[in-house]
Amino acid sequence: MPLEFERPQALVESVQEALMNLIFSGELNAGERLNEAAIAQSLGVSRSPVREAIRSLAQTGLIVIHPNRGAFLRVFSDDEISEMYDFRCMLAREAGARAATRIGASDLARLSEIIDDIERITTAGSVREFFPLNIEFHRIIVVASGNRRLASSYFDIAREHRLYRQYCLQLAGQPEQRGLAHQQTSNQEHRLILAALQNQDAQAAGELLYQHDLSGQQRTGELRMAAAAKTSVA
Amino acid sequence: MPLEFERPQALVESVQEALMNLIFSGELNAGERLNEAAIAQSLGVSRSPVREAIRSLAQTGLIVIHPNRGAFLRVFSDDEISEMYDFRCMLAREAGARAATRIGASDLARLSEIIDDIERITTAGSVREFFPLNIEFHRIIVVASGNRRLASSYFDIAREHRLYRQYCLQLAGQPEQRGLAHQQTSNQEHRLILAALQNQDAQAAGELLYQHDLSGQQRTGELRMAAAAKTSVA
DNA sequence: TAACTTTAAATTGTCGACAATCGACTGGAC
DNA sequence: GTCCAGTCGATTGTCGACAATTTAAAGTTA
Repeated sequence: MPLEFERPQALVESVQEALMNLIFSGELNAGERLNEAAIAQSLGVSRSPVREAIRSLAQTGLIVIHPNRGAFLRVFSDDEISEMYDFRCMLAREAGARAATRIGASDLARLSEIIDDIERITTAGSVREFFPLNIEFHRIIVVASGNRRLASSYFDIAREHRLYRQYCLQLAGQPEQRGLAHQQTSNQEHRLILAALQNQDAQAAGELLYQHDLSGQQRTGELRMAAAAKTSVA
Repeated sequence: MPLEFERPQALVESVQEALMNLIFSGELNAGERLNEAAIAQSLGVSRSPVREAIRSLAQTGLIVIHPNRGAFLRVFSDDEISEMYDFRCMLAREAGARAATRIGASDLARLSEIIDDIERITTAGSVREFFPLNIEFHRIIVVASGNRRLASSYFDIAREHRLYRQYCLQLAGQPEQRGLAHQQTSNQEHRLILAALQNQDAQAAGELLYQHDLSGQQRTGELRMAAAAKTSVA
């Protein structure tokens, strides 16, 4: 009877989620320390679940723990970023190649919808709504690869990249503008990827996704440069 | 066994290490629960650091936490194993391709040494010493890929595979006779891999490493079959 | 003023105790 | 004998308190 009914009611899970929101809401600056007591108090819990949540998040690479000093929001070196992107592109290629021969009709339809949505909001001049749609687009493909381990790794590194992008935006002073042209070209690539998937062309799908993530690296690189210029001036 | 002396590093780290030893020493059966109080007492610490260590290890995939029920040694489904090996082979190929153009002379010399060592112990009929040498061989190559993120992922999944192999050995009744013949063929593949690396042939090195890890999957698969046969009879 | 010591506050690390929950056991009822 | 409700022991989840450590500040000396 009690067939594997997991109750995700554990307090640690809630705290972990709250921490993720805190991290990605931009309330914390890059490299900033996470004060256990303050977090515990603001969430209305004791420090124990907070500590466990932090320990768990540290394993994902969003947080770095310095013994006896605290947990800090991770900062990224240029080398790390370069290697992370290399790794991410590689995962994207493999995921795309596997998805090409496995993806179902409903997923393909959903991808097409997303492309249209992005097209619509881009012509409408919106920028904020692009990211969740973009993430969903890639999520579908990576999951369709059929390899949960591969998918998990891709999500992990994408999350880290998200933190890095936020880190750059903070340095640069939150411009975030001038994105519409990039959204357009990105969506053009989406169309090519979709076509390759529809044709079950593993080689093409993999290569297109590789290049797609690679251009993401270049865009983030420009952002990083802008941030560096800003901070060196200031 | 209690922790002998206080280290400068955090207590959690020590507990984590102790747990790893406990897991890979074979003292725990597959799927067995990790009793917090018992572990804490045997290590001479309170439950807090034990809980944090468990939470951290759970993130690596060696342990699964069921809320309100405890932490259990992970058991693997056939699907998971298949996907994990697929992922591992893919990482091996990419690592090999990258290492081919970056690996240094000292690493190449060390690889050659290891191959000779394996040759020696194999002709001497030894089995136990094969694994650490084999691990070291692959570690060198993966690190030489120059991508720490890729290396980290490879080590993670190799660790999980190690746990799985132990799991199969337990089911099969600890034969561990994996055969000198396998060691020999494996080392032959090592020689081919080394040659490709020396020639800086990225394509060949990647493909050879892919096939090398793939044959590892087949060997583990046989072990799994033997274990299944044994348990169904019993 | 600058560098070094000393002191104090803030924060993390660890612990034991209590509450909440689960699994096994008991004891009927049919 | 099987099923179900209730109980009990064992284990996990959470908390507040204390110890250990680090960081910041104050104080001292040249």
